[in-house]
Amino acid sequence: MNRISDATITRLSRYYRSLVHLETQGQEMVSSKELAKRHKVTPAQVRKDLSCFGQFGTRGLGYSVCQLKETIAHILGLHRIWKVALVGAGSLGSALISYKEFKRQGFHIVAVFDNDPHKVGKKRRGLTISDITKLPKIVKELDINLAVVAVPTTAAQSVVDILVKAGLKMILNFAPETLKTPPGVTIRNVNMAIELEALSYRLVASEMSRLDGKPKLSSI
Amino acid sequence: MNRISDATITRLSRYYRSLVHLETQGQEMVSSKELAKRHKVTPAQVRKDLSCFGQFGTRGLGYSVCQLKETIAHILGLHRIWKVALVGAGSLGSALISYKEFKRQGFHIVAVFDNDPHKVGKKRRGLTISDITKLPKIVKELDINLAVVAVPTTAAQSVVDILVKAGLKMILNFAPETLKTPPGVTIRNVNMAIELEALSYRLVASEMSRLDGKPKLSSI
DNA sequence: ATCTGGTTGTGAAAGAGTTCACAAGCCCGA
DNA sequence: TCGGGCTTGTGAACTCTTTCACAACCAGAT
Repeated sequence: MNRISDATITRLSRYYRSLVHLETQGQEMVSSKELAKRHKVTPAQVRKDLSCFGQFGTRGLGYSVCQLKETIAHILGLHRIWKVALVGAGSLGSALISYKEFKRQGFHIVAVFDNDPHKVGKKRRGLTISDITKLPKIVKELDINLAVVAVPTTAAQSVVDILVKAGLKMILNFAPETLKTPPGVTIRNVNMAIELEALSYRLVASEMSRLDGKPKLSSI
Repeated sequence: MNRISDATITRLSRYYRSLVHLETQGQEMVSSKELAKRHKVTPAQVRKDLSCFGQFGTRGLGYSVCQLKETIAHILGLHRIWKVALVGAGSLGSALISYKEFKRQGFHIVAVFDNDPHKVGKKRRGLTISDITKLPKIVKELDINLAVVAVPTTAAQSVVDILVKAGLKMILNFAPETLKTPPGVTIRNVNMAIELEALSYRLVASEMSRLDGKPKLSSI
């Protein structure tokens, strides 16, 4: 139980959303069975995930929806506001600024950066785009906790270097490349193209197996 | 070796990007060691991943950059054009339309759908937004293979139902909710908020352990 | 008080995924 | 032709994650 896996944390996030939903429905208790069904996992998985952090249920009854929701919010740090710096004011960056789910969960984008002189000074939904060189100063001033990188692949590594130098420890990266970070800095990657490629692989594989009954191709 | 794991496929996608890069640099051979270093995995991992599909290397020398690149492209289905339907013409959807990486890897968004009468008929980068009710017909006509769902959470499930009914088997979902699909339909989720929550959890956990030396919180 | 049906929490078993370790193989120079 | 240096491919060991299985427990009916 030493280190909790990313998989567990991700599932907690999902459970949390179900709990919010169930609460609005007025449901008071929920069992691991019900929660499991909503998320395509086993009830044991749900219980194990929760047991990493303590005992929150009542045998015979299940979990209190409201209480479990609050507990998970605390675990995930959703009860507080996180200040987020966004780097990259292209179309993806702009979409992230107006992405409601971020704000709903307490992630407030409070600064936007770009290196394009045409964009610097312009506004995006009320936020003025700053030059990337101002980042260290602004991160300090606003006490920013997290960074989101939405720049082209070629620029991603140098942006991350800047973020690390500015003292940021948590980075969400949208560029489809593995980036170098010193120990102590956590980077998570969101890879939209790579996700599509995983689907495309399955599509190819299923066509293969449909054609010749063999799910595996050894030589191409 | 029966079923290849998602993790392996995802790594192949990453290796592929390195290979493309190395090829432009004029490098002819690459070892599992070098590839591993670029992706923060072990050399054994790289070799195992590749060995799922055959033997592509030369002992003592490594892998031919160009040949391995082509091989992975075939495995992932990147040597062909996939037609993609995008549902949701909000800011995220619009960003996806202009996301270069999709087109670069052979994923062409050929149709855009929305249910908002104000948007239907309008254009996004040359693509006319169609009403969601036209989806089944257009999917057939254009022979679309994949769907990307970029609609608000509340609409996601009904959109997926429509996609499934239209015969699509592969769906990439951006809504932060676990969606129901019948067997035979594969859905992959990209969860930007959930990724941030994982970072936020680590931030909370690291603060905890810094304060009292205990990485675990049992009661809140 | 006792029984019944239902649910949690958790050690143990099973299953996946990763790393190790080494034989087998290639290239090059002597 | 042989030896040294290097790298692949892969069974076996290991580690991490998930599932199983069951004691412990709760509520409400009898």
